[in-house]
Amino acid sequence: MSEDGSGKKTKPAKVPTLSRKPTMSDVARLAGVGTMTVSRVLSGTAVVSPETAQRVRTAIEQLRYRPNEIARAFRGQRSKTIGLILPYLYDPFFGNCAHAVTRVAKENGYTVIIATSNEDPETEYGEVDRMLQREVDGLVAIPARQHDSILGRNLLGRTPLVVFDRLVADRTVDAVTVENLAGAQKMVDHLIGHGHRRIAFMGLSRDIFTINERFLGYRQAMQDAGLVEDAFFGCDSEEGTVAALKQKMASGNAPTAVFTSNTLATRYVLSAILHLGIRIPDELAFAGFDDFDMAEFTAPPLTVVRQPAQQMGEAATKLLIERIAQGEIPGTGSRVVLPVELVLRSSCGCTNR
Amino acid sequence: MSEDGSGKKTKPAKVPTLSRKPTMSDVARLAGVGTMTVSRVLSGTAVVSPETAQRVRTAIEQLRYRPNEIARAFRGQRSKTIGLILPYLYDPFFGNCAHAVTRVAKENGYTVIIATSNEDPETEYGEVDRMLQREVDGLVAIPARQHDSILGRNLLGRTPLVVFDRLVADRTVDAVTVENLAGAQKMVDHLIGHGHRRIAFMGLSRDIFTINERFLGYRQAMQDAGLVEDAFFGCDSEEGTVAALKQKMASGNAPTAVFTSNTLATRYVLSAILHLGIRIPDELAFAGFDDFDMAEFTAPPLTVVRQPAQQMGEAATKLLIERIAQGEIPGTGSRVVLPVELVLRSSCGCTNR
DNA sequence: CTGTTAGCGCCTTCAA
DNA sequence: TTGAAGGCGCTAACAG
Repeated sequence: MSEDGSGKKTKPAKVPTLSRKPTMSDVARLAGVGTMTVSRVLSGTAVVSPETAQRVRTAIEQLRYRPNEIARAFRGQRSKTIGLILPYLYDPFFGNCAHAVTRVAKENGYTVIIATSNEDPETEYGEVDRMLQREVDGLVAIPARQHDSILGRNLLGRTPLVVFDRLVADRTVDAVTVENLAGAQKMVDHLIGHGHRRIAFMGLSRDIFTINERFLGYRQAMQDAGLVEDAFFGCDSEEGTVAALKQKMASGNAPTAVFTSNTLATRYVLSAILHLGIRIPDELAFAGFDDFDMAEFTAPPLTVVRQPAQQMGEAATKLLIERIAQGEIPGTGSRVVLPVELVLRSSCGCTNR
Repeated sequence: MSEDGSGKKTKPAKVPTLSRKPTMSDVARLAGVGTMTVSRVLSGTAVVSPETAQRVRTAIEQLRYRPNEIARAFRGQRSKTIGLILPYLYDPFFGNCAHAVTRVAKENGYTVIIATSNEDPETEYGEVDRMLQREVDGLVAIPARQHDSILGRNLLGRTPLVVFDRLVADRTVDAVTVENLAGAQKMVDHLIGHGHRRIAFMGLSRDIFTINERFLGYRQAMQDAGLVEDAFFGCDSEEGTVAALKQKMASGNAPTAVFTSNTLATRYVLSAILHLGIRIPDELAFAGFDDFDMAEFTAPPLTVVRQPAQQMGEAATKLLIERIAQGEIPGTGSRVVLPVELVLRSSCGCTNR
């Protein structure tokens, strides 16, 4: 196996300068041992005599050897990689989620492959496929619009999946969400407490799990107070939102308060309010779901439901890593629901500041 | 090679149900061909007779076969994977950058491995190492604080690297940035045009490339106008920023305008302004570097230098993919500098709205 | 046009 | 305590 079949000669020559990356057998040769010994030193799975181990470590350092993770993944089962799929990355909410996922993954020695679905189930499907081809050990995802998202066990075989922020139809999938319904309900109750009777809900689409849940929370609160609901879905453009709000305000029973489904809707509604010259909170009180960095610097500061984006990503990733560790797919998925928090600033009519 | 050496018997048995993932040789067996034929059908690198190709494709579909990308990466040189390292993901600016990177990567058939450095060079180093062990074909990165970032050729061997947003010391590295200096200079000129003589610069740290460049732009504008500079670095906490601004405002020559280095600084300065009850723009005019989603809804709407985050990520990724394609490291790195744009709202004293 | 051989770097299995 | 053999799934190189 060595170049010279005959010889137990002198010490192995000086550290060779390889153009290619050093491999385990380069290390083995330099240390004068077999590759298995190197492997064992690296993994610590078996006892190696101290001196041998030391020689190996020296060789590793001299060669600046790093195990080839691709080869490891190829050979064994585990790739120590998890896949992360979410709709967008430019949305700060999703950014926060992603940040937490990468952090927890790193803490546990996992590498993260990331991809965006753009809320498109086909794209999402394709990305799942790619990740599976990449042999990820597991997948964390914020599913695309719910009615179409095909995320589920059938797709994934024995690769664990944890969804968060939004649920999917397949109830065997682990999921981490927040109190969307209850949070919205509480906030609408708060608005009602301010004396409002005509409260509008403005949102994106009921096709998105969170939006729908929040709408249901709104509906519940309205019904419980004997009020009639007034919802608009389609806040996905400035014009559409302006038109919708304008119409509402011009009608005989204009709302005196509005509740938005998420930051994007908040943004468009705020813009519409500005365009139409409506004063907050006097003419129209405002509250939204999802806090954001500058919410206290808007005019006026915004009352919102705050949700723990990073905690969600963290919980989902930890759950996934557990699943990977235990190595089996549960018959029925876990459900974790994180609490939300009402942040009362002044757009709702509170006079905290 | 077939189970029965003697026979050119009947058609290959019914589609087997494998518990494991189908491999190329499963497909080959079902189609009654060699693995190379399957490989060729897949890659299209050589001519295969139409009928054979069709049989192979049918077998692929029946088995729902997907090539194992890990094996491919392991065998060949290319892993069709690029690494992306940035300081944080929760910062919308970085989120936008990351979004563009993932989009362009996907468009070109690349998978993205993502990691955050938290502005810490050691972490950054570790992540580069991990990615190299993962055999990425190339790396895109926003380097951690510049004086310490060790990103450079020496670290990377023959793996291409493109940095963006910030530069690194190693000038052989390709880089995409924006007009930080010129943009800041123009904005300060604008402030000067409003008649301000005492303009303060408030930022994070000169250790961050972009912040330093923007400061230099500020300095240039001030010098050119014969004004004396007044800079504060350390806007990384609410308290520190409040204290700094308070002191400035109380001094004999309080600034009449302030220019912030980035969104984080903007946030803290805005908060300080609110705390101190300062009126914008009458008592203190305001302008910042980096636009953000809600900048038009603050009180008053903020004048900012807008930078093309997504374009930067896009350009960097495209450049990297080119480098990977050409397969050689250039002796001297490309420099791409993208233009910025002044967005004049009203915090600077303009009365656009 | 198609198949065979060999080997990428690592680790499981078995033998010494 | 250590090493040798073998193979994971794929494709370059070389037959046929």
